[in-house]
Amino acid sequence: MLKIYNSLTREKQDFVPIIPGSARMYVCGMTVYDYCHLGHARVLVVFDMVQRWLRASGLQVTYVRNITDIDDKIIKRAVESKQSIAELTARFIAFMDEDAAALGVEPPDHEPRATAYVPQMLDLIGQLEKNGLAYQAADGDVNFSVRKFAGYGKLSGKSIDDLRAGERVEVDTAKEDPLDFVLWKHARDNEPFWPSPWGNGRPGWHIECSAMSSDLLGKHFDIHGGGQDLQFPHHENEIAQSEGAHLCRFVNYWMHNGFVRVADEKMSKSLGNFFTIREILKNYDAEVVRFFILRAHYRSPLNYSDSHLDDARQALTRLYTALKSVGAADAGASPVDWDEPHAQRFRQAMDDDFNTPEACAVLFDLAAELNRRKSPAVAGQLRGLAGLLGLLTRDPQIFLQAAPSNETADSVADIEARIAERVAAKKNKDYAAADRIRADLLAAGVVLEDSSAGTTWRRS
RNA sequence: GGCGCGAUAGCAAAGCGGUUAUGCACCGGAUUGCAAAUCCGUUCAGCCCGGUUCGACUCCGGGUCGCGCCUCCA
Repeated sequence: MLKIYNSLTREKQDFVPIIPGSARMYVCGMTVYDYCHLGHARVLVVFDMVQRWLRASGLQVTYVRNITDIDDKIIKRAVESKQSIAELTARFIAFMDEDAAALGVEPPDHEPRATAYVPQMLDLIGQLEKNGLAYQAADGDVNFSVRKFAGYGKLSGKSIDDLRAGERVEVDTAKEDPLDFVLWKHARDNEPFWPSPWGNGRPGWHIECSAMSSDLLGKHFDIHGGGQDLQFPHHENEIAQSEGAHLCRFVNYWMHNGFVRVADEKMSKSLGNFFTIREILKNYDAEVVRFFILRAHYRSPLNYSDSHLDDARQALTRLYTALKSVGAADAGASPVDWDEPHAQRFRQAMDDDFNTPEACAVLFDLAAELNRRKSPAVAGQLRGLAGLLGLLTRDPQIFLQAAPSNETADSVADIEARIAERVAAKKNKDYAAADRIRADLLAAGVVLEDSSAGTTWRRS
């Protein structure tokens, strides 16, 4: 039975879907005003893995990952770069799609954009006003009355009286309470706006997720995910809005993935210590990055550095090498034999709050067995289980010989010509010449492997 | 100040109250013309102090250190 760590209760719980046999999941995606960085990659990959495992478990999954395409930063960036908001967001959505595809992230079932849900947001705000939880302030903003919502803080474990609103940021004096947050911002000069019963304006930060999730998944659904930094205030506010408007429970299981860190500090936009996905993909194969993310547990911090990525690449090379050794070139999906012990261990690991590090360990044990027995059945298990994580989906040869995109690596034809030369030298027992060629290629990042079947090569 | 998380071998990272995690790196052996890959084997752990227990890396208490949230952030 699948167990999920629920941020709301701070414990692992059996996953019991609201509708038996199905799972509805909403994940907070990107705000599209810049390239995605590794932190975003982690969210994409982690919840892709979750979604895959839910499906592999036989559940009918509806996976929604939203796009926030209107907010302060987008407006600011559009002005700075002298382009329209639509142009800006379209560009970065396209970049995000490319990055996600490279990382082996399957497209979600729905990818709603905030700007397409303004009417639903206004409905929600109207409902909140009707329920006495929202009010329009003197400046025209519509705010949520945090103190009127019982249970505010239950997700983040905060008590209203302990929150120090305004300690680090100037308090909006139009609010009745400093902790209140904006549902609808009144229109300002040179900013996009929509008409509403409260005057022209645009949505506050949190309302879009409440609107999109209930529209696509219903008022009450199974799983809501996102980065740990969204737990407060974003998700806390989503709960307040959704439950305050619908007067029923919002989400059963809250999942939060840990941060990516650089030198033991959170990777973030504000600290400026982030690496974009496309920057990293210049030096590393996308599958290496995916593996790097998945070999750590999703709730643990993940330290980023080149040497960690190098390490991940070596490890993934071992897996692909094992596959190559049995000539398992066929990259087609392999059905998993779930009665087999490795598969059982794998399932047990994944069912335990998506323990991908343990699941990866199973993969390595399978690789060792494959190297020993050269059995196609073992290769099938390895390929099949890894495939559930979105790994080992390619022909080993392609992975092992792939050149990093930013390097002017020797062409395959050149390498093979040199190998032919060396084979000839070896035939003449001219080992000095053969070794020289091998050393030259090694210096160029190409490792040769001789076997009774001939010489093969891979990039180091 | 409030709340939360973590501390495992050289590095990364899991499970587990007693029995090999796993990967990278390292060392010895097999294999190889020599390598590489692979196999076999060895070495290397559990922040500190108490407690519970026949037995604790694993449970409990107290420290220390690190990180995060309380502001936009995935």
